[in-house]
Amino acid sequence: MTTERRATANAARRKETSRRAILTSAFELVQEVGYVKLTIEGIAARAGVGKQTIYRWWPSKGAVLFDAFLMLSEDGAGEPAALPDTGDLEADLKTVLRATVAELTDPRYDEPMRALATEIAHDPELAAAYLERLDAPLKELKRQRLRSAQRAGQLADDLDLDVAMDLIWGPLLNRWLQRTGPLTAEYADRVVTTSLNGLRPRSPEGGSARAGA
Amino acid sequence: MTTERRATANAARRKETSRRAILTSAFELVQEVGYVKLTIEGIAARAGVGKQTIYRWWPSKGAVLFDAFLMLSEDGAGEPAALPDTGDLEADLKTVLRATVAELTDPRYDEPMRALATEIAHDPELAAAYLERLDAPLKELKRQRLRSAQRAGQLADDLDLDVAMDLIWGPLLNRWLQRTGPLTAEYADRVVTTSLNGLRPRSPEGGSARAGA
Amino acid sequence: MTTERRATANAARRKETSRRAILTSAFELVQEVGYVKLTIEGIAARAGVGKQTIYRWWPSKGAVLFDAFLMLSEDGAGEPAALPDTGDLEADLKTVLRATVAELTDPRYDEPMRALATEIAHDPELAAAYLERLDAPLKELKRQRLRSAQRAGQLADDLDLDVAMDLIWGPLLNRWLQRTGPLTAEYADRVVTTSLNGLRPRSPEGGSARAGA
Amino acid sequence: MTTERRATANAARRKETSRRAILTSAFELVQEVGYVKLTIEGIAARAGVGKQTIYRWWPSKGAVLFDAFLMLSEDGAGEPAALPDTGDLEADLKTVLRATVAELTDPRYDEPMRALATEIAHDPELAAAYLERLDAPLKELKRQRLRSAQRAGQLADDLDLDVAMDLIWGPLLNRWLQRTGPLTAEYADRVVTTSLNGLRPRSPEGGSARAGA
DNA sequence: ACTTAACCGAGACGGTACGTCCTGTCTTTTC
DNA sequence: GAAAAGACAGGACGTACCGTCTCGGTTAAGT
Repeated sequence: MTTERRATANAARRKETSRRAILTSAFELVQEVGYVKLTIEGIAARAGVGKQTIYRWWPSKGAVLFDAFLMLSEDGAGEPAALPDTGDLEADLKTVLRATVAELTDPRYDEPMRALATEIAHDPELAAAYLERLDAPLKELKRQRLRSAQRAGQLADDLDLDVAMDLIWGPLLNRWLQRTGPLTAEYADRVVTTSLNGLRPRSPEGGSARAGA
Repeated sequence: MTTERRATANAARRKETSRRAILTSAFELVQEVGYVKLTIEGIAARAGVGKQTIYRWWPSKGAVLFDAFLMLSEDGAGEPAALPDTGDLEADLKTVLRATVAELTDPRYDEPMRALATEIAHDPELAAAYLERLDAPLKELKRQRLRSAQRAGQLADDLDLDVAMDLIWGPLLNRWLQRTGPLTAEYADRVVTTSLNGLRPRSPEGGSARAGA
Repeated sequence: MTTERRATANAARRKETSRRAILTSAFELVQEVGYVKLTIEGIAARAGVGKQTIYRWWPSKGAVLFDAFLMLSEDGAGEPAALPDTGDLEADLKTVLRATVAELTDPRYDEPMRALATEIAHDPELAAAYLERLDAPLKELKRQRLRSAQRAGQLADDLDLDVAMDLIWGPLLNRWLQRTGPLTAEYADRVVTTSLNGLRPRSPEGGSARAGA
Repeated sequence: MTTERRATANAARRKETSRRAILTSAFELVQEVGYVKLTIEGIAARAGVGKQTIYRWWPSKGAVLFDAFLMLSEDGAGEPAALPDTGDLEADLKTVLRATVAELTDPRYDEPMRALATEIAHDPELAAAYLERLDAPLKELKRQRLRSAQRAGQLADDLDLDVAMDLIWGPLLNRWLQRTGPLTAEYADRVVTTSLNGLRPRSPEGGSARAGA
């Protein structure tokens, strides 16, 4: 896996059971004690593993945690192949964003995700790995849904889809991470509506006239 | 100051020189060594202060850092009383966001701000202090500018200004913190335009006519 | 104390209870687990002390052990002010050497003393401290007894007392440390007699004629 | 070889080149880094050998070192078949002891021999092996020389030769190991003279008349 | 002016975790 | 089937900081 290859280590001889025990322990521990109090020693102890086995394969606790997420996302196999596409973009986006809110709010994932997010904020290398291995696939799904909407005339033809995604998901993530306000389904809905319509007034006959086509 | 009042401490007898030395040292050190390697001992040593003097007045290194920002924002006196208001909302927002991009990109502030942001992400109490003391005043300025635009008919009448602010600034902060892409003036411009116009197509004769720019 | 002064440490603030707990624990542990398995961590744990408190004041576990002996020899206060002097040198030496044999054989002291002896063998600095603080006082007592005998005409006038002491105690220590043979009271007696008379034949009328004078 | 036989190992298939490489590396390393920092891993690495090959054949690093000495003493072939015997015991002993002093003082052998000596002090099993395989042959040579002197009337008839040997060599070894004083040829001479004549005064006409030299 | 109480610098202390090194065992692959 | 290679669980190393705790020495109040 991307982040774990170290110079001297011979991956062929690697013990898979230890690897999984480490990642599982790391994920559980970060839930229980928080990221700051997550220690390599603690992970090793819970995993029944020598510390060296962790240091041999990962450069930092952030990297361990990242791989823990990676394992989860691979094990939680299947991964929805696509975002819902009922033809009603606004409704679909609301569905997806409400799900995101639910996940970010879930106490099982809140701490671990904050941990990953803040670690990424401080470690550009980890950030790159995150973008490539975890974020890119998700972004691709989102892009597909937006492209579909664009073809259906529900989005502006000249719209930059990357900016569009930032506009839709950025406010959510920001509010979650910085706690700048309550993170609710209602907020998600509002972000969807507002970003779709824009901040400016729309002409009376309404820009969303075509919605639901 | 909000975060520093402790039960037993008598603020009247407090030594102002030590206070400033601590905050300055903290801010400098976080630039030099990063937040993770920022230590109370290091701050105390550089400030020429006993550790106890720090522990007496602040509950955590995050709180010290927060006060360091507070001091900076108070010393960087004046604080623009308002955001620019030329009557052209789009241009004004671009100006402001470009400035934000410049600040976030400035190597002197990048690390310290990341430190503060991630500390906030893990410490709700600190987050509350941040919202009240640093974020709220800024938000008020933004709200005023938007309200002015709203009155001028440049923003939808029923627009929720808080959501609007999230829509404008969220993508920027998110991209900065998560490094999901390059943070440039051009990006700032695009975010402004897109959020104002919304993602949907605008009817040709529609609204403020500039759509598609 | 000679060995414990470190560059940065401020001895005035030193905690005496911790110091004694460390030395006591070290001495007990070396009896129980042997010198090789004696660890700084173990000493710290048993003494209820942080490891740093040991590293702050002693450069090595050998130095700790040395101070443990020093403490013992100072606490076991009084220290015989002189070796027995009945006028009969041979008898007195036998008494003393038998006592030495008993001490070296005592399971409470055997391991700790071996530990000290072998540590001295590898650490010239510690050896110097040993010579000055533990060995010298003992040697002075021995020298006094021998000088008394010399004045009484029981020892050769031109005898080098240092060599004499080596001749008497060297074989004993060597046999103990190297286990080159059983270490018994009988052996002690033989060493005394033989060293006093020398290896060569004595003239028939016997050199020990004057003994008991 | 005595110490290396293990239960499961089949000595017949053993690779002689590895064995010699291990012993040579061990001897060299102990010179370079000292006994305390001598490690099995280090020996294996320098010998270009797997750790298991060492663990298969030796029970401890002390045993390896012991065999290294054994190899040396066998390779340093020939082994003087006897100690010098010019008829003048005193002169011969001085010759031998001066040689011993030179060897113990030789920086190439000092550390390794200290290592062996101190290891023996802590490991009775190793001590036994040492006595049988390295010490006994040497002692036999010494005994022969002394017996010859005894027959010539230069030593007391009733002298216990083992005690005699302890008396002659003990002081030397002790001074070397414990660094209780400078180890010189002059000291060796003095030990010989004093032990031969004994500590007591000799009657003027007495014995071999040389007393007082 | 004289206590007196808190602040302050300094830094020792009991702890925890770090990241490294080595132990002795095990497994895989090569000869 | 011994040997080179090296991963592994375990544990000690010596260091860095944590947060608490004295210890003098200022430094302002309150008498």
